[in-house]
Amino acid sequence: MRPMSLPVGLPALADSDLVGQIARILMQAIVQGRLPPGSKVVEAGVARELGVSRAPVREAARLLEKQGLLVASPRRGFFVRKLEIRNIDEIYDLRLCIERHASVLAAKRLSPGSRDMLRRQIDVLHRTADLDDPARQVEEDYRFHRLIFEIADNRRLLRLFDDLAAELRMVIGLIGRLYDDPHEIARTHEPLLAAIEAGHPERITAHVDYHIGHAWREVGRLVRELTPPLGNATEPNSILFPTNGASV
Amino acid sequence: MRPMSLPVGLPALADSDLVGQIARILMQAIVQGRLPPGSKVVEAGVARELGVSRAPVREAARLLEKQGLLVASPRRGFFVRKLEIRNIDEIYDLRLCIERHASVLAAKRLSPGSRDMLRRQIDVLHRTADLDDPARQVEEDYRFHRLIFEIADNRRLLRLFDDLAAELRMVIGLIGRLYDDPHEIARTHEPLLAAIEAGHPERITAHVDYHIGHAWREVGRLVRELTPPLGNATEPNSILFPTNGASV
DNA sequence: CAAGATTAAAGTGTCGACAATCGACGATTA
DNA sequence: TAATCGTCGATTGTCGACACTTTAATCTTG
Repeated sequence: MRPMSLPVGLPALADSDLVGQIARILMQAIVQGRLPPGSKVVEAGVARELGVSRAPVREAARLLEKQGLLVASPRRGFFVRKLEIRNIDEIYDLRLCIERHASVLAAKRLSPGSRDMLRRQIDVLHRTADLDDPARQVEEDYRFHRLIFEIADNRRLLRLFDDLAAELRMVIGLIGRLYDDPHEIARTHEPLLAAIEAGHPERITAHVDYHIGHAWREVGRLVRELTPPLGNATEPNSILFPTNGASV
Repeated sequence: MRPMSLPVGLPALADSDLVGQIARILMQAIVQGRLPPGSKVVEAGVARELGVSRAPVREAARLLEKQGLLVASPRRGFFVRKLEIRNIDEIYDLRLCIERHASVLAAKRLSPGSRDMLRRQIDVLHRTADLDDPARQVEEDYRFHRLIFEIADNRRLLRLFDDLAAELRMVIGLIGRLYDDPHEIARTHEPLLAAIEAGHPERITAHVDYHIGHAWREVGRLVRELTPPLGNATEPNSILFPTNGASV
């Protein structure tokens, strides 16, 4: 493609895998809330903004549809998936299921190196707690749990976690801050890691149940609170690139 | 104002979902072995054969890529995923994880109606065993397990199972017949259903572990047998069948 | 005769175009 | 006034085209 219409400083779309890059850009726009749930993704608009044609945009949208971030309505287009409480419950139910499994697997395959990585990530969580940056906190929290899935060493499991996490980050991003005390996040990870180090499946699943279940209830509560105002307002202007003005 | 609802009772599903149809056709071709693992999916060839252009074919291929049936090699095209033993293990590992969960959920939500459906499906399995039709047997086996996921009532869990099942059916289809005694298949489902009816989580998971684990070991053994012993000629990854440039 | 260089064919990645369709808006009518 | 209908712009679904890359086939050349 000819990247002529792209202003400088924006993500370069030069090299191959254009579809993947567009999918990533769209995903970020959704996760960061610039494309709020229920809003329409206009193919031509995205294409124009990125300086590409509609074909790769459509393919990227198909991927995000399969991933669950978008829903396709025939002859009407793609829409950002709405966050009904039913979706939240289904996602967390599945998350809980696979995270239990991944944690037990990770315990089996835990090496000194991977153990240190988990420990260091908890330290990062503690340090991030001082920054008063909820988005960053969520990001580092995600990293810790992703590490567990990496250690579990099942690529399919990891991909599934990434898919779920994308939706969860969208939810959490919209909620704002998840916990009142950011240090609480960091602390709750420690007994989980301890259980993994100990390697007792029952203790591990119990801690995962507590840890994820807590987040589940918290997110569910907050989503229920936010449900009425979460309307269907579509913003026409500049949605793909961060401009400070986050809608909703 | 409330938008007028579409006429009810009529076939609500749009029949003009070209991408979905192509995806289904491709999936069947893969699952039925007409597109063996490793073979190339030529966009223009598929498009010509179906009388459409390449655009919807590409979108369908993207979906199947995300699903795991195809892998995309940049500038080289889409290929049917090769069935390395590692993939088999990962798929069955995940399958085991979610089927345990789904079975426990199904037990919680079991109604007399759904219980009867499971019972009837076991009857179907027994009757199918007399037909000496391995493909049909696999199909009805799939139906039973899918019922469990339907009863579990988590749409995301069900979609995930369908995705995994597509790949598993490809594997099993290539192997030919899975068990020596088809009636064995039907019989092994009965204690599983009994455990679900009893509703004891531990018994359920134990039976699922046995049931799925058995299939896992069996498929693993057969795939290992079918894997060419001299696999170092082409790729570091072993494939189930030598590449066979087929165009649907 | 084998190995490398050269050329031709096939196929992908992307684009712009066009008809079909949807949704909003205003005109028409009861 | 409120509901219905028709028109029109906006958007989707699909197509054919073209440049570039990969693959194969053919031709040297030691």
